[in-house]
Amino acid sequence: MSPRDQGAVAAPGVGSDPVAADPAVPPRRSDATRAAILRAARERFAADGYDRATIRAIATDAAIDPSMVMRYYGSKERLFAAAAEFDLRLPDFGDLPAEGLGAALVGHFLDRWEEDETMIALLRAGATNPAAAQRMRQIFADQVGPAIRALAVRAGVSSPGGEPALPVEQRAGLITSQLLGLALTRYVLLLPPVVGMDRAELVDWLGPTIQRYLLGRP
Amino acid sequence: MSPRDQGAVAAPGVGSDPVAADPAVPPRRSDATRAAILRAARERFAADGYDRATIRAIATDAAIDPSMVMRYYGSKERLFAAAAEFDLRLPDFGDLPAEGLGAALVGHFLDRWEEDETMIALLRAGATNPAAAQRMRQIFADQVGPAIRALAVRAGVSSPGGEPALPVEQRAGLITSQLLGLALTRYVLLLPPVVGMDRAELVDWLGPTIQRYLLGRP
DNA sequence: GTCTATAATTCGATAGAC
DNA sequence: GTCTATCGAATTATAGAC
Repeated sequence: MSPRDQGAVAAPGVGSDPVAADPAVPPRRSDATRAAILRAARERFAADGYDRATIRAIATDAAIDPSMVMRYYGSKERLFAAAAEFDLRLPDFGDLPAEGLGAALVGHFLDRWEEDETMIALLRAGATNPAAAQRMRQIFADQVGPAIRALAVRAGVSSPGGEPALPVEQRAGLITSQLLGLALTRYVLLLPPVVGMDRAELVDWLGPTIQRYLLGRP
Repeated sequence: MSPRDQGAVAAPGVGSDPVAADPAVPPRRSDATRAAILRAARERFAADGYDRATIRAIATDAAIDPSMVMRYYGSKERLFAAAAEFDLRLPDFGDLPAEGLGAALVGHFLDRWEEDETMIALLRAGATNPAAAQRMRQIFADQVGPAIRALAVRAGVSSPGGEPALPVEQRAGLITSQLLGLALTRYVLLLPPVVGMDRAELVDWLGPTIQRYLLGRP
């Protein structure tokens, strides 16, 4: 790795948040530029997908020169990799009754999608770009899978019935198919009846579906 | 449109073609070429999406010159419009008990997706190309909506309970969100646990979900 | 009908002045 | 650190020879 990739002298003793403004540390101009590029990149990738989101357009949005994007991120591919970092921030819903876990999951995903367009950018790009699709599979493996595994245990112990009829990985897969289908029809394809439903309606209707997949019993 | 687009006896004009005197006009060589172009276009659009599927690559697959694609279809946009014609062939499932309509719908969509890649091409392209997204909304309005409306009536009369709590258009929207989410995770993102399930498992697990959306009752 | 040649853009990426 | 200028490759689309 190049020594200037992340700045060898970056963040002496402060938190790991590179965007946080710490009055003690004199803000470097390059940090603001990096953040502006990343913000513009996320917007463009979310709106246009990987191919149509050009470095030139991203630079224009960030009010800088296109060559700066290359200087900071090396290539378009690495810029996308940096812009596609995404944390689902899945909580453990510890204060909720187990019967409401499905509805809570639907609500949480709706909130995350509307407050951070990174996931929509990944969804759009993942449809045509193999690297973006790979990133989505990685997010599934690192974040969705483990979270569903934990929630499935809680839902299972509080619900009567025999053993689950489905391995927990496949339960996570079914849940993902419904939640990503919601994101696709609501935010990408803009299917009118799905766009027209509000948060509460979607939680009410998709919640039981997710709950059933979570239990893994017919 | 151009008068020579489909003109059966196109005026030769300045053309010095002495062999054109064939009033019968039997099979024309151009028909086979048109079909080959369309077949190659569907494959490329399905595999690469709209932007990455180039006219050059489509022409190579069809074993003809790139300029022929332009000659026959005018532009890349119109080629896509021609290649994206898709008939879901939704039957009325008249010989099935109303309780099995959800499972029958899942099975039918799986069959159509696997025997005709046009729908996958539309899904990939619709993620980034606005015209392709519009085409998907049109397919929903022209084919999915009316079919669900008819099936919802059948499912409703044979099932006890009060009035549906959801307008039929929104029921069709929820069904589409689950079915397109299945196509997305299984054929585009290639999410391992979803790819690993076979047809019967998917029908068993998604069938009840579609059935509940079809009834429109919690 | 088919193909060669090329026009007209647009893109990612690089070199170098200041 | 930032910008100007430009390269080389790839694309859609067109013009015209055979």
